[in-house]
Amino acid sequence: MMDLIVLVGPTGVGKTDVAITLAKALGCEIINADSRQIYRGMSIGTAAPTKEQMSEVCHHFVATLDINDYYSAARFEADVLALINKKASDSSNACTGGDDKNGRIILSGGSMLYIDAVTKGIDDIPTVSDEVRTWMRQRLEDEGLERLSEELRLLDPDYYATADRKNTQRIIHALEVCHQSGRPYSYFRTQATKPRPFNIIKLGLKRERQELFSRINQRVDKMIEDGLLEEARNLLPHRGANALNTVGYKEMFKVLDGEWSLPFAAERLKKNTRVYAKKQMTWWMRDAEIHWFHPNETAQMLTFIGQNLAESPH
RNA sequence: GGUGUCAUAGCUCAGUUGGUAGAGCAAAGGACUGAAAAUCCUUGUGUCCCCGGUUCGAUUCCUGGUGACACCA
Repeated sequence: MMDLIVLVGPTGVGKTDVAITLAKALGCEIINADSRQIYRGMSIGTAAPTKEQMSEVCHHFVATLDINDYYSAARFEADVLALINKKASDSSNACTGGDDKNGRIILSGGSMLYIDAVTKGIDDIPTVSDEVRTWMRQRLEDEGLERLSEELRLLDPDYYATADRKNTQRIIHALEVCHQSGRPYSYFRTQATKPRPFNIIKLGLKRERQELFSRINQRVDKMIEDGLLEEARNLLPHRGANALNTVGYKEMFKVLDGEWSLPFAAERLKKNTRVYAKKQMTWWMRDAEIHWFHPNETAQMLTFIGQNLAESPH
């Protein structure tokens, strides 16, 4: 059985470096679980692995999508499962062509839902067509959230009862699924954990908050030195893309619009990144399967991994 | 040295005609299933500079300190 070593942690904690260290020690590849690093042209603002880092260890799902490509957690689940399945039957290394004899692979990233989609599964919900999507967006504009929310109450009282009615995204999506499928949204929401044909070992990286925040602040300054504003300028024609509704780019667009000064935008970017890191920790702290380490403790991580492999020698 | 202004949350400041206080920023907590670095919800942070006085009651008024700033010497 394959082993999937999952590495999570808040933005800026040092996942990329640790993942590479572990991958080298274990002789395996890395699957990137970051919903923004997967797009091309966003490497500075998302702190994506560099060319040098990618040449050290083979990375999957980094800069593989065009900025306007549609993507989702469910697609990520399918893509990763397909990749793992292929690795299980064919052990050749996708980058070097060499042999990954040990059947292990690292999944490393900060996108909480993407990680959960791979490790726990995500419900099979019908894909909403472009027609329904644009129709609903138009209705939101014309009728307002309250009336659509009222419609959801009729079409899916169960979901309505527990739904966050101020969260436009949730309400709209539930309604879209109702109209798309002709069934209530809650019909598809089993929220059950799917069994996986591989062994999952979850590691979390953690730092003292002050330490993490000062790393984030420094990283933002570095991004700006490295040309984040230029990167954003190149992406400006695509600013409506969902991929660019992202911390780092939103702030730079304000600068390019002449609304914010660069130093002010840098402060906002730091703040928003800190908030994001907090949100990530909130999500993972309730996952009892994660074993936490300081990023310096790679030796302890390797010991822990060794003890939990599917075919561990004990 | 003299005169004046100021001293309130981590920061910038508002305010209390005397009944122990509130904005912004910063911060903290939470939710989360096809947009997830998204989206949404909740919450305060206090010797009101110090010692006295007046008062039923002082952060508020008064005396005196201390500190900062400005102006005059």
